[in-house]
Formats: sequence, structure tokens, C-alpha cells
Amino acid sequence: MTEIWLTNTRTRKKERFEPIDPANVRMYVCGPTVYDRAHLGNARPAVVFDVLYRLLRHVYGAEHVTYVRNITDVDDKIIARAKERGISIEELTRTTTEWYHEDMAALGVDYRGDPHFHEPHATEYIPQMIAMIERLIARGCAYVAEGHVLFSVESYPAYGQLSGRSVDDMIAGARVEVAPYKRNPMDFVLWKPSAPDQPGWESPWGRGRPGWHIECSAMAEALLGPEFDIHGGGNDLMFPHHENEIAQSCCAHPESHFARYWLHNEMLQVEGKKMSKSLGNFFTVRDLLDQGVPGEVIRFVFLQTHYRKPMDWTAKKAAEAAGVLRRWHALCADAEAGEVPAAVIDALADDLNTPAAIAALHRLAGEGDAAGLLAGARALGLMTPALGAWAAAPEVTPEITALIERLIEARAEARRARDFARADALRDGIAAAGVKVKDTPQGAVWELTPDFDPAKLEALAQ
RNA sequence: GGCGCGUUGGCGGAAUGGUUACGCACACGAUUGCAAAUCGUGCUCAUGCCGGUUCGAAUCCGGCACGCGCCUCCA
Repeated sequence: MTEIWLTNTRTRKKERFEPIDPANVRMYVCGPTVYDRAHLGNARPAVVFDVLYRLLRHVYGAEHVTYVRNITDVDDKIIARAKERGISIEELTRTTTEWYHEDMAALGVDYRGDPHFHEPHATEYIPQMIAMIERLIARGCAYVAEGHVLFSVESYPAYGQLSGRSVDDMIAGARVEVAPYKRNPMDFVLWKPSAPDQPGWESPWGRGRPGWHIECSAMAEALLGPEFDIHGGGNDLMFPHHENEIAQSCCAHPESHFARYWLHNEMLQVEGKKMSKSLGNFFTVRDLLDQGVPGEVIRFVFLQTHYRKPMDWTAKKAAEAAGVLRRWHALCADAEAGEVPAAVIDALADDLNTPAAIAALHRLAGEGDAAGLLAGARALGLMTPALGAWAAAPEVTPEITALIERLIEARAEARRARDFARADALRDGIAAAGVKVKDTPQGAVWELTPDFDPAKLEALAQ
């Protein structure tokens, strides 16, 4: 069996992955807070962990991997946004979740019909969260103060281990004031009271709503058990979110270790700078798709950078990626996917080295191994029927075909007659109409490009 | 101020002690009436700076510079 090695943030080392139960490999990834369209940065973890999911399924079998990615549908940003737009919270979270599904599917992250993928909504797990909070209180790890329930970081000596901080350091670096009801400034909220116009649920501490972190602990436990294999997310979540998840889960289940392997992807930049609204370089996945950048191109650009390095989105990269993919699609036009080449799997198994996997695909393409290229690309979620359609030649009618061949023949005749002015005019005209003609020793062959324009062709025939 | 991450050829981007990554771009050659496409060759022995360990370092250790992220119940 292929050995998978992963960089574990918990130990800061690349470690051999050994699942608790090879018959049920379990991973949890922090999903979106659904208050707006996913921006490009939100898409990176979705794609990265989709590749990991594909790899695990390849190695352990599709029936033996469980993937949980949550939807955060209770959150103060959601409350604010719904009010701003004058719509209900339910409508906001429902439509935003649908957008997320559509946009991610365009990038090849699509789990519709996959019984091993679970997408729990926070609002559906309130009782489990309340139960976990009660358990934490009972164990002396949490306390009630002014209608809030707070986690006591001092009750968990290992607090800060994941992110490499000590509670004292963090307090020293803390910038602002601290809620007076906290015993320790680093204590964080498990439950908070809701005003009458805010969403809330009845609880032993009154009507309120959960803090952000508890949902992941409660849902991971409900769906994967107190201890499971992999927990992933963006490295911006490492602190405080994941640190707090660990504290909650490990205190609720001292006999367990929660997630054994922690994986964090680095952040995304745009043209060398942080994507931000103030710099004017902020855009959503949908913005790019609407501009005509194919989802497959976005995915390819993402995978060209290793997940643990900052990724820079540039227009140049997108253009290069589109060119490469076009050539590969042309090479594989009539190919059936073969076995997934070992070089591709080996690269992925080495800490998801997607750039090395892509290099392996380049070699396969260079060798003309269409079956291997196609299979390898699909292992990365590229060149699937759903994603590759953009690169397909437009439909041609027999009339168009006849017209093109007539023009090509006319050019050939002109060349035979050494009427190069006419031959070149025809060649340039055909090219301008979006038909690519390649002269081979066996004669001219042609294909349509995405810019194909039948009107220009008609004009040329006059 | 604290913690963490990064810095490889023109560009992108692999490689955790020992031969050319790979891709893109560009240049030249083959081919062509000229091109396109294709093939070949070159740029390409490149590793932010300074020191250390080692027979040998992009790779390990220390320091520095630059860049980035996180550090409040705003997430």
C-alpha cells in the first residue's frame, strides 16, 4: 500500500500517516461561514483538502474514507448581513450555502451523491454543543459568568501547543481590553446570551447561541467520534480556532486525543499582495468564473503551488495554465483514462506535493501517454468531464466542416499555383475566424479554438 | 512586543546531505514559399545575506535582512 506522509502542524514534522482504522479513515475540515460569496482565498482549503480526500480514497478505497466539512450558519456576521440585506437569516444562509456549492463544484469540489461526505450545519447540532458545554462545566474546564459560558484556558495545561504559544506570552501580546467577567483574558466563549432579535436556543444558561469554536468540536465528535485521523483548515484558523477546538475536545474527552494529524494550508495572495478590499484586489470565485476564467484553470493554478506555501494568484499564471490544459485536452481528446501513474500518486503521497504531481503530468504529456496523463490529471481532480468542457471544441455542423475544408483546399490550390499572397490571406483569415490549421506531412489538419467565429469564415468564403 | 511561515534560474515552481527537476518565456537550429504546429539545442549547475557543522548543504545549526500570517466574543 502507498505510504502517505503528511506535515503535522501538531508536531511540525512530516510524518507517516497511519490511520486509526484503515477501514474508516476520517477527516474533518473547517468549512465556510455562510454570509457571502466565497472569495478566492476561501477556495484554497476546499481544493487542497479535496485532493487529500481523493488521495485517501485512492489508497484506502472510496468506501473507507469519511470526510466532514461543516457549514457555520450561526455567527454574528450572518446576523449583521441578514439585517443589512433585509432578509431572514435562513434565507441568507441557505442561498449562500447554495452559492458555495455551485462555486466549489466549478472548481471540481463536488460531493453531491457522495454518502461518505458529510456537511453538518451548526444550527443542527445545538443540543450536542450544549451537552459538550455541560460536560466541560462538570469537569471544571468551563464556568458561567454573566449569562456567558467561558472555557478556562488554565484548565488545559497544553493550551497553545498547536500554535506554539504560551498563555502568558499571549496575554503579554494582547492589545486590548478584556471582558471583566473573564477569569483569564484568554478564556473564550462557549455560549453567549442572545438579545430578543438575535437567533437563540434555550439552554441551561438561558436563551443564547454558541460561540464559534464549539461547533467543530461537537460536530466532529458526533460524526467522527472523539478521536479521528485528520483535521484541516487554513493556517489562519490555527489560532485561536483550532487551539480552542483542541482544548474543548480534549477536556471533554481526556482519554482521547481529538485529531491526530493537523494540516494547515498557507494563505493566498493576489499579484504579490494580500487580497483585501482596500487594495482593490479582492474578488470572489464567482467573479473569476464570470470573467471567463474556467474553474479548471483556477484549480490548476492552485495546485501548482504546494499547499504549505503562500500562493500567489496572477493573471499570467491563469493564462499559462489555460494553455497547458488546452494542449493536454487536445492530446487526450480520444483517450480513455488508464491506471493512475505511480509518479503522480507518489508525489501526492509525499505531503500532497501537487506541483511535483503536475511535473509528472508534464512528463507523461511529453511522452504522449494520453491514458496516463488523463488518469493522473483526474487523480488531481483535473480533466474530469465536468471541469474540462470549456476546452472542448465548439460543436460543428457538417456545413461548417465542409466550409472549412473548402477554404483549406482553396489555400492548398493557391499554394500549388504559387499564389502566396492569396494563400497567406486565406491562412490568416482562417486563423482569424478561430480555426487552427496545422500543416503536417500528411496534409493539413484543423481544429476549432474557443474564439471560433463562423461569421468570419462565411465572409472569407465570399 | 509575542508566536509561526516563507525567501531557489527572466518568471512560476519542485527537490529536507551527494548526478540535468519540471513548466512558461526568450533565443538559435531543423522543418516551411513565409508562417503556424512539431522536434532539437541554449539561457539553466539558480539556491536572500553572514557565519558554523560536514569529505560534501538549497537541504542541518546560529545570526541578519526582507516579505507574509495570526495574536478581542469584530471570525
